[in-house]
Formats: sequence, structure tokens, C-alpha cells
Amino acid sequence: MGKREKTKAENRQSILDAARIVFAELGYGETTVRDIIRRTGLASGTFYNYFKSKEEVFQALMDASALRMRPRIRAERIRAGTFEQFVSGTFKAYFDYLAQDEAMHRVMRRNSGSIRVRMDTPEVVAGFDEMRQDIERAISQGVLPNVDPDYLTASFVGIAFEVGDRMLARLPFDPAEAAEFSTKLFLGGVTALPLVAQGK
Amino acid sequence: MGKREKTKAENRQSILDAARIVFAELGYGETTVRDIIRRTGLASGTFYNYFKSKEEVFQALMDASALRMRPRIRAERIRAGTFEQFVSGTFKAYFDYLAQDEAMHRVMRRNSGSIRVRMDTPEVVAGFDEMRQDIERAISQGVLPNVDPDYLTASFVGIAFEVGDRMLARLPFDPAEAAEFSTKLFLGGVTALPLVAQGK
Amino acid sequence: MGKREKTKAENRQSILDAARIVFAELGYGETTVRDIIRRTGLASGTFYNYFKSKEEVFQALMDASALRMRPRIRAERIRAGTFEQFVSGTFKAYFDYLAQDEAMHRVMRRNSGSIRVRMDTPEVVAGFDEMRQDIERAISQGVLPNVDPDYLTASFVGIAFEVGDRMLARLPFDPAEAAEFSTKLFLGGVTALPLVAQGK
Amino acid sequence: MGKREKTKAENRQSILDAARIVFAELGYGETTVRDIIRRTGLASGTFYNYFKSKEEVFQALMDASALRMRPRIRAERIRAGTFEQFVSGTFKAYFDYLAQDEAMHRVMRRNSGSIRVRMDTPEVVAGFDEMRQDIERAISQGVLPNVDPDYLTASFVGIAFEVGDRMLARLPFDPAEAAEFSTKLFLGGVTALPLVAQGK
DNA sequence: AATGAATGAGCGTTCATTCAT
DNA sequence: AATGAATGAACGCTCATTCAT
Repeated sequence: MGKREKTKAENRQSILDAARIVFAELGYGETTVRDIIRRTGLASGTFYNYFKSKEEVFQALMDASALRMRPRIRAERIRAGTFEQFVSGTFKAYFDYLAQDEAMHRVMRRNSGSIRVRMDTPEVVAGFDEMRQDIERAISQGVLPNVDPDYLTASFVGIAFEVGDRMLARLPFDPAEAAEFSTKLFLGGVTALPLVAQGK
Repeated sequence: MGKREKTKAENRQSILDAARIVFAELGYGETTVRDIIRRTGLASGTFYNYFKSKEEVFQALMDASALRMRPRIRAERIRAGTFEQFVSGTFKAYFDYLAQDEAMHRVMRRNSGSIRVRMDTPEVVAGFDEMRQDIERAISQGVLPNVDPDYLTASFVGIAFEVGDRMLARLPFDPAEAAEFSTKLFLGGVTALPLVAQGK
Repeated sequence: MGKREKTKAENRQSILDAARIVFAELGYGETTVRDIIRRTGLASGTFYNYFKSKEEVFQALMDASALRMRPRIRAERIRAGTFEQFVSGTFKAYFDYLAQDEAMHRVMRRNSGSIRVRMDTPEVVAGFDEMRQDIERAISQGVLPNVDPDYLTASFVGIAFEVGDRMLARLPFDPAEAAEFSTKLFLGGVTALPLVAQGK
Repeated sequence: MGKREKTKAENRQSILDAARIVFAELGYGETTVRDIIRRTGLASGTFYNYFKSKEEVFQALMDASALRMRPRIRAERIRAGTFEQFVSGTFKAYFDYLAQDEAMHRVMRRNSGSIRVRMDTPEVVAGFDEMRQDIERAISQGVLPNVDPDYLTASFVGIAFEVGDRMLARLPFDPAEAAEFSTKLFLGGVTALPLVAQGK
């Protein structure tokens, strides 16, 4: 790598770093491109050598985040011998990822005023799409009964998102607990759920 | 009602109507106050006789929507004799409402650029809180086993949101189908799900 | 006076009263017509039945103020037997008026930011013009030597304004002292000035 | 100086020039930032690269003006051997400055509508404060009798302002005449004033 | 005569983006 | 490739004024 490319890569990275911090501080809506470049020390024009817009940095950020998540989830799926292991592994991988990447997740929840906001980027969505293909494959292979794969994936995603969100409201984060709950519910419904200890 | 008051009410309504359309077209983030007033044909200053900001119209819109939804869902819950009826009735009421109030729901899901967004206003949040209290009551009354009510509500909401979202992608809308799927999954898990007809 | 006219006079007066208060609070520049009418309890449109603009109320206010001043100053002049009495009486009348009408004067000095502002209205200017005519008459009658009446009036006014301004910075106001100083300076120059007591 | 810096300096100057003209035309109160930039031919946003607000340009203008004035006046004071020379030199320096910097002075006197306004910025105020200190020093050194220095400075300033104002109404400007009049009045009062030539 | 909602010009300001250096 | 000043469209918002009631 020549010196030229190194600086290029460094600049790109410092923009991404600055963006992550600023998005976390101000939320997506309130952040301006100027806020980001100001933080890098680079000139305003330089930003446009690397990204076309605020949205593009944001997506790059999200994608980088999702990029860290997808291989883990995929690995879990591959390792899984049974459908239960597949479900449980996927939930666990997602909640683990969430717990580690909490700051990024908070960005997606950040808002100004009293309106709660949540954002999903294509890469995140793609991660779940991949799972949907797995589910469809499972159905066609007879591993799963012939249920509605679209709704099933949607349900999985919905549970993951919302339970994940609640998990981040509890300290310390307990991804294992969240994964156990989600898996039990997803596989066996309410009646299969783990009981809460009395004292809790 | 004098002519003055009538026009006032009409103006307020036409701002709300315009806002609904524009939010649905552009998404919340990209919508400006000017976009809204432009659509009404009213003068720009008139907007500020009725709302202080974009957020305020948005909340009024959401709250009005939530206001239409909550009583229906509550009515379902009250009517329910069993937990199954409670769950099924709530899902059904929500999906019915969604089918009717589709435009409003699209606003909440609107993606600006390629970022998916979901928004909750206080009134919407309150709607789900109410359900959560029902679930907690059900647990304390022994109708439901002693499970984690927070995660359970989250799961319910997650399924409702995501399945509802998918439902709106299918024409014609079939709230009954969506409710049946969701209820079965929520109560009995994957294994309890209805099978899809072969030809489908 | 019929009831109609009474209300009319009352409304006009209450606008003037409100204006005086608001101008004193916010200064001329920062005051809006809305601020004034809001204070009266009248409807915004009603303002325009009485005044054409903010400036017009302000002038009415100033004129009312000057109207209180001019007769006093004129009375002093008429009473005066000598030029010294004329000068001394005029200064005294002006400083007395200033001390009493302090609030109004503060309005004229009020500003936003760090820029000091002083305002004179036509009626105030007219008050000093009248004096100028007196001076010219005094010259043509031989009471005063044949000096430049324009510069002389200007000097008189300048001393009155600036010394008056400083006087309002001292508590308690001492118009007699200010008048003595101004008169001595005007008539006899620096060397004629009263000495300050040692202890002072 | 590179081309970039040159244009920067030019732009700053052209904003100041435009501001001076517009302030003189409309008066401070009626001038808007947009009036100024419209006059420069620059883009609206460019204004904000140089000044934060209307007030800031105004102050820069006044300060530049006062900056030109103060050294001259100070030089006169230093040169002065007697109190009379001090007074005469200061008046002369001020009126000379006024005659040259007429446009700036008109800004300070500009009447918006029929309201006459005078403005002092911190730098201007500092200029007069300096003189006041000189006067106090003169008193403590016995050059001046022990008179009220505050009122004396105020009188000096008042005469300078008002006579200067009248001077600008006469063409051609005659600073020497104004200075002679003011000095005589200030030092010896009315009786010391120069007589006006018969034919005048 | 009083009302007060509607009007719309215009304000200050921001900001993504361009482009000469 | 980096810079950063210039650009100008567009924003949120205010406010004097009008005019139907």
C-alpha cells in the first residue's frame, strides 16, 4: 500500500469515526455534514471525495456494523444441527451483537423531541433476508412444516428487534436470557416460555 | 357554529390532511413545514396559527390515529373470555385497523432514501403500555403463567408490527389471515402454525 | 361625551399606556405592534383604528411627553427678565422635566446589544426650535450679542442632552445642580463653573 | 498575498462599504442584513462568513471610524501646551475628522421615519472616556479648576456632537469656524463668542 | 367599532455542494 | 488530492396589515 492509498484509507476512516461519534451525540436527523467534517479536522470539500452525502456515511456505518453481525449469524446457522439450534443460535448471535454494538444501536434510536425513531439499513435488512432464505430452504427440505415463510421471518425479526430493544434497557445486558425467551416463544409459544423466578 | 369557527376547523383539518399525504410521500425527516402548507393552499403564516412545528402536526396525526385504534383494541380485550381470545382479538383489531389506516401506517414506516424508520408518539406508546398492563394482570390473576411481561409485550408488539408490515405488501389485505398466523405463533410457536395450502 | 367617544378615548389611552410600558421594557427596536396590543387585551385589528404603525404610537408618546415639557420651558422664558434667567430657567425646566419623565427618557436610551441609541421626535425638536427663535429674537433685540444662533442653539441643546443624560445616572436626581452647572458653563465657560466641594 | 486571501480581504471590505452606504441610506434600525448583501452582489450566505449579524458589521464600521479619530484627537492633546490649546485642538480634530468622515457620521444621525437616532459603540464610548480622563488629570494637576469632570465631559461631547451636526448642514464644511465657536463657548461662555459679521 | 384569523412578503440563517486555487 | 470560501436555494418563522364577520 503506497503512502497515497494509506492516507486515503485513513481519511475515510476518520470521517467514519467522526460520523459515529456525532451521530451518537446528535442523532441522525440533527447531524449535518458540517458537524462531521468539523470533527475530523479535514476541509469541508474533502468529505465529498469519500461520501456523497450524510446518508451515505450513515449507511456505510450501518453496513460496517451489519457486516460484523452477518458472519456471526451465518456461522451459527451453519453450525446448527436442528431447527431449534438454528433459531436459538440466530437469536443469540443477534443479541450478542447488539450488546457489543450498543452505541450504534442507540444512534438508530436517537431522536429529537418526543418521537421515538428506529432505523434499519439495507445491510441489516439483507441480514434478515438471508435468514428468510434459510427458512424457505428449511421448509422445502421438510425440516420445517409448510408455513408462511414471509410472515415467519417477519415474526422472527419483530421479536428480535423488540426484545433486543428491551434487553438494552436492562443492565447488565443479558443476551442469553433474551435469546432463551425469544427462542422458547418462537418455537413453542407462550405456554413454552420459561417461568420467572419468584423473587425476581 | 359560526362561519368563522367552521373555517377554523376546516383549516386545521386541511393542514392535517396535507401533512398526512406529505409525510407519506416524503417521510417525516424529509418533510418540511413548507411542503405541508404548500399542499394546503393556505398562506405560510397560517400554519403557525394551528401548529408550532412539524413535530406538533406529526404528533397530532399519530395521536389521532392511536386514538382511533386504542378503543377497538381495548374493546376486544374486554370482550375476550380466554387468553386465546384476548390475543387473537387484539391481533385482529390491530390488523383491521392497519388495513383501514394504511396511509398512516406507511408514514410510520416510510423510508427516506433507503433507511427504514419507525416512529412512536407518546399516544402510541401509551397504547402498547396498556396492553402490557393487561398482560401483567393476566399473569397476576393466573390466566397467564409467570413469564417475563416486558419481553412478552415486546414480542407481541414486534410480531404485530412486522407481520402487519408484510400484510400491507399483499393485496388484498387479509387481516384475518395475519391475525390467525400471529395468534398461533404467539400461543403455540412454530409447530402450532397453520400450514400453507399446497397450491399457494 | 357619549359612551361611544368615551370608549374610543379609553382605547386610545390604553394603547398608549401599554406602549409606554412595552417600549420601556423592550426598547423601541425590539417592540412589535403585537407586543403592544397583547398588553391591552384589545384585538390586533383594533390597534389600526387608532394608530397607523408602531412609529406613530411612539411619536404620540413622545409628543405627549414633549407637550408636558414645552409649556414649562416657555413659561420660564416668559418669566425671565434677563438672559441669564432665561438660560437658567430653560435648563432648569428641562432637567426638572427629565427627572419627572425619567421612564420616557430611558425608553429613548434603550437598545439591544451594545449600541447606545438616542431618539428625538419632532415634538422634542420643535421644543428646541422654539428656543432657537427666542435666541434669534434676543440677538435682533440686542439682548444677546450678534453670535451664530444656529451653533448657539445646538450648543445649548447638546449640553442639555448630555448633561441631562449624566444627571439620570446619579441618584437622587439633582436638576438644580445640573442646571447651575449648565448655565454657568453656557454663560461664562469653564472658568465660570462652580467648584466642587472638597469632600465630594 | 495569494489570490485567495486577496479576494477575502476584498469581500470583507465590500461588505463594509455596502453596509456604510446602506446604513446611511436607511438608518441602522431599518437596515437588514439582506439589504447589505444585496448591495454587495455577493451571495447571501457569504455575509455570514465575515460577520455574525448586522450589529457586528455596524460595530466594525464604527470602530474603524473611531480608530481613525482617536489617534488624531490624542495627538492634539499631546501637542497642546495650554488648556485652551487642548480644547481647541480637540474640537478641531473632531470637526476635521467629521468633515472627512461625513458619511459615517450621517449613519449615526440617520433618522428612520422621523425619529432621530444617535449611536455609540464601545470604541466610540472609549474615545470619549479617554478625553474625560484627560480632563480629570487636568483638574488634579491644577490646570483646570476643580469642577465636575463628568458634567464637563458631557458638555464637551454634547457641544461637539450638536455643533458638528449643524456644521455638516452647511456647505462647504468649515471645521475651523465650528472649532472656534465651540472653543470660545466652552472656555468663556456666551459672552466670549465671536461676533458674526454683519452681512452674514 | 371591534374582532382575530388569514395573509404573504420578507427576515435571519443554515447547509449541501461546487470549484478555483 | 486537499482546501475552504462562495454559492444560493430553501428553511423556519415573524409580523404588519387586511378584511370578512
